[in-house]
Amino acid sequence: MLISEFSKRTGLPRETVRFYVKRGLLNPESGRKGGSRPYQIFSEYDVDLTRIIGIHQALGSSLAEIGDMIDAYGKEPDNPARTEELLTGHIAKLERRKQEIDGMLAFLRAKLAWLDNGVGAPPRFSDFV
Amino acid sequence: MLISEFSKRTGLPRETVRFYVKRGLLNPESGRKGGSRPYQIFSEYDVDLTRIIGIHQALGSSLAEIGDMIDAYGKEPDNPARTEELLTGHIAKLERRKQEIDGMLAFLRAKLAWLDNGVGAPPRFSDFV
DNA sequence: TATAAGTGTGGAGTGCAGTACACAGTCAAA
DNA sequence: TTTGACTGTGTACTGCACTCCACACTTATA
Repeated sequence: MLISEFSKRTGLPRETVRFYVKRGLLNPESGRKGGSRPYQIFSEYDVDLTRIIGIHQALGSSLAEIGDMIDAYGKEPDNPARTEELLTGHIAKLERRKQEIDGMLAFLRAKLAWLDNGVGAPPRFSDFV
Repeated sequence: MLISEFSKRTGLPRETVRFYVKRGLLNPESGRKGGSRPYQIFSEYDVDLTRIIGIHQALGSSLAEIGDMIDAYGKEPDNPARTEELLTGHIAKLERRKQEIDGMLAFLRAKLAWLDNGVGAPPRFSDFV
């Protein structure tokens, strides 16, 4: 698909799509249309990638980190051992994030309970990590 | 404690601490030292706050959002109903984040398994959300 | 075939989150 | 009481992730 449709599909402004292409996060093919400046053709895989990018961004990763990840995990890994290493490290990082979220959730729920029955001292965050 | 000790305790550079104070994320007391420009006194609560700030940043929240959260959840809520609303909304958001992480983890583990036994097509992200 | 819509490149500008620096007042140890 | 470490204010600068033009070329529609 061309950039307009891709933009609609992903919800990303065209400018942002171009920005991602320039940064190497997306690698659309060169189509036959467009003459000396061929139009970019985006695939379903690219749509998946933007979801992955968005999620990792929401989890606090930079585009540079996400770019490394895409390179390493992409279709045909040239160095499988290195890719496995990155994958396991990345999995561990997400597990830590999950634990942080669980701690925060316990804290917020305690706060909510405290607001509801209003007895005792307010919960302290340091008790929930 | 004074800013230097606080900086050491939290691992944040002094400049960043001042930046957070300016943004209203931290509200140290004015001590008796410092004359016309009183030294700031940081508490254990402030130490907790920096952990909370850090975690939410790593989860993709902006300082503005975190500031709103701190204001709303802080010690004595002036509007408990509104605070409860924010709390439940915030809890829901964290639950969503957790689900995203779970989807991503399933995807990455499938990729790892695929790398290990190398049969069939590589997993597609869209099958894990 | 004119003309609007779509696409490409390049460069400048914006907002956020720090980070660095200059300068002056304050404190504490020697 | 002097000296060095520490503190405060203010301003400027940086890096990241966009976002917004201006301009030129290509395609599709009327």
